[in-house]
Amino acid sequence: MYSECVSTSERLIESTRELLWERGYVGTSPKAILERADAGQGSMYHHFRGKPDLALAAIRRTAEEMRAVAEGVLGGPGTPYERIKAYLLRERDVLRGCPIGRLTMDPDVIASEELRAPVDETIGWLRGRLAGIVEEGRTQGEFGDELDGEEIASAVLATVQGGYVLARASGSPAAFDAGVQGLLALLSPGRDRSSRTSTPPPEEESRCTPCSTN
Amino acid sequence: MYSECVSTSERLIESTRELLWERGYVGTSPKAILERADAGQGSMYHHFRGKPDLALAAIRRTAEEMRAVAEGVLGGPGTPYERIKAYLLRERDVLRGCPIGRLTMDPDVIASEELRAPVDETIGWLRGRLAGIVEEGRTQGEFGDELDGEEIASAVLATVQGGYVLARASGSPAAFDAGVQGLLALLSPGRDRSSRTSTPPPEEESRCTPCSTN
DNA sequence: GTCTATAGCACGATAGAC
DNA sequence: GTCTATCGTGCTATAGAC
Repeated sequence: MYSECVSTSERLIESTRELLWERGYVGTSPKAILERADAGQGSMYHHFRGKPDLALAAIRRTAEEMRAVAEGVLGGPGTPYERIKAYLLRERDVLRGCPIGRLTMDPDVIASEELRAPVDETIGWLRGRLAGIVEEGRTQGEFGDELDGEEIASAVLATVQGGYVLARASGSPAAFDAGVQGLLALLSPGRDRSSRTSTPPPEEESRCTPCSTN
Repeated sequence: MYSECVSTSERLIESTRELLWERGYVGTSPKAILERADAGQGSMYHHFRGKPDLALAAIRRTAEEMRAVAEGVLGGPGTPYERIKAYLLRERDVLRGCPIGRLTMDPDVIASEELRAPVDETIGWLRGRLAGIVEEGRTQGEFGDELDGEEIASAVLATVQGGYVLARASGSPAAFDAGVQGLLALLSPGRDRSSRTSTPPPEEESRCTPCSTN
């Protein structure tokens, strides 16, 4: 309940963000938003044109935030493999799923060009960012030359997005962690034959446990 | 519209299956089901206790069907790697997503033990089936000994489930295909150093294009 | 076994007072 | 800028005729 010292439109956006994450677009009603924001009908229709308009504002903010968080990890220190590993192992509320990715399963979001756009842009940006890092690793010899940046990037992102599905199906984040570990094992520089020409595999990769235990 | 020569309860279940796939549980109303099945309110409440009961019947049938289709590919001929590859490349209506996986994003499905159960069982079965195949490949030396069956299985399943997310976000199945190709490249027996002790890498892996072009 | 009628409530939006 | 009142529609479910 964002009934504190922030503006009403701010409370409306934040409440919508929460509900879109928890229940998706079709599962979120204006009434529920208003209750959570502790506001009346009039406030919502004063600040926004309706449910789609408010949802758009909420999705845009979530997208921006997610991009910033991802960049914080992907733009951090370390070799390409280490940065991808850091992205995969970053702390996550696994059972809540991805606030952006989940919207792709929402029929009304997919049906609307406007609502889908920020989702598409965010995921597209992430794919490109990861692809660049993979290419970087390839030039440096950390990844094999037979690997394609866009393809590996897609596999990495898909493992995360699909990991949420496995976790939510079983009601436990363990399946998410397993998938991430599997992908990391496959990506591990020490495993790749063709990269050995340029860089010898580092000392035996210490097995890392994911942070998501919630 | 299942208004042909099948029974009313059959039409109700089939209509519900379609709508759950297209719009999810919260996005599907009894009214929409009845219209598609060309049936009246009374028929539905005669054959089923209500929306959750009808949805359960629909989900169970979809789960059964999906298991059969998967087993058809995973239980087919070929080495473990080839069977996993066949599973990943099997024809899919990518933009429609997974009729079982999508339900994990539905708040009312996750909130209900009954509705989540068939989803959990199906995904759990697939994970186990894939894990067994990976272990098989490990014993045969097709996969490296450092790989874990459960982990690779989870990564494979997650890539598929997450691939749907990427595809639907961009409105094109290309991202799904890219992720699958990336994972196949990583899994490729020819790439694994540690497996070379037992089996030499086969002749250069012919690059395969996915069947999903819809 | 299927139909229509009706219930009570929530949906998304508008109007107009304050 | 926020409120309450009201709209017309659709939701999930029940009742009872045929």
